[in-house]
Amino acid sequence: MPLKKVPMINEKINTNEINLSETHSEETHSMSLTQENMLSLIELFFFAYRDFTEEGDEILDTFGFGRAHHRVIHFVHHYPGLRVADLLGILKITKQSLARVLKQLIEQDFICQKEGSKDRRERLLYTTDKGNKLAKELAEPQINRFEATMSQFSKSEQELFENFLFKLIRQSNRQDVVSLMAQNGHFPDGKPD
Amino acid sequence: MPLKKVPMINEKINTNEINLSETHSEETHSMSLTQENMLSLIELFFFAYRDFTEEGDEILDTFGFGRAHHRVIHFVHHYPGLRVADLLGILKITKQSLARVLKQLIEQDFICQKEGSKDRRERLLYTTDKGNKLAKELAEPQINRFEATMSQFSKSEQELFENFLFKLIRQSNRQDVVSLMAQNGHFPDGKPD
DNA sequence: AAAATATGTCAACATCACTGACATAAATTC
DNA sequence: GAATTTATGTCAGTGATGTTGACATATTTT
Repeated sequence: MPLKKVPMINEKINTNEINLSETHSEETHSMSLTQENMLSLIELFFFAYRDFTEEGDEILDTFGFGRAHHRVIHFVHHYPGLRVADLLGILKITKQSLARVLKQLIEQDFICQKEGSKDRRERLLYTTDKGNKLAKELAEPQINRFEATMSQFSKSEQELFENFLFKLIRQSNRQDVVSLMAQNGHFPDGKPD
Repeated sequence: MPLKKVPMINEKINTNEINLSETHSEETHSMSLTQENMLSLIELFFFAYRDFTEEGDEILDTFGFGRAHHRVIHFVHHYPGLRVADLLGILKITKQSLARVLKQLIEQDFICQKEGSKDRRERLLYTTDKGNKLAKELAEPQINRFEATMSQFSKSEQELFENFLFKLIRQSNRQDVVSLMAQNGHFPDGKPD
């Protein structure tokens, strides 16, 4: 995804007097301070995610891939042997959406499939050497961003952030995330509650 | 975005023996523990954002709108008088991408434009009553999710989270975010560094 | 033998991004 | 006052990623 053409917000915002007319709402913005704070948090979350995805998209462009390919290759690389159904549950997209990108990644030898040994209907997914290389290249800027941020905080604060992100996940989805991440010896420090 | 068709990750992942063949990479996953931790954080961030957008998408469906409409209506509602150029800088999308959704929102009377008083080229954007209503409806689930999470932590921890998200934003973009949010009397507690 | 499961596939469609070019009006600069 | 820049809107065309619903196959489970 090639972005970054547009000049950023300039400081001029709202330095114009706002003389409200009858054309638009005169609603008093009198929500509780808490709600106002939450709106700011929501925006910070949006901005953080916006920038989080930005750098990887540039790399993907050079392969003719998009963000969907990134997500697939990330999870297959980090959880080798993932099944198609697992990926669908992780990404929460439809089979058809996944099939398209997965097909490309397999055809171009970034990912390979292996028949399940217990259940031969399953197609276990692995990254190839080529796929590993791309996965690492894509992960790098994101790792750097998180490392740069985390290094500014103490170990206990870092654990707090992990817990914070974990608790932002829908309660009904948390157990699945724990089960997944446990495969790499991980679980949010707070564990599910 | 109407999702939720697909069964979630089941616990079965990797309970199959993984007998690697020569078809896929035998790479040793021997990255530093730190990098491993970062990968988990990256995933938690993905899952949190995935769930963060989920509920709003359902509401938008009933209007025939998508996530882009949500973002536009959110920012116009929270920062009345925003200019088109400001929105472009916030969303980091192209003029054409924004034009399409903005046109729909204006035609359907969710957003109205007002000529700038100082600079008459500017089109200042405001939500209408109808737009305010939708903005609030869309914000509700996100506010609830953040409130539910934040309420589990102390005030100082909450401020830490705000700071954490702020520092995840690209350094070069932070000042713009501060300038924007200052309009509502906000700024990340740590302020820019 | 019948039912459920895992995967893959088809056709058709909607949303939201992109590019590059061009038009208008207003403000700014020379 | 003329030329340039700026803010916005708009055109035509394209691509990526999501959706639905139906159906086929192989395999496992009942």
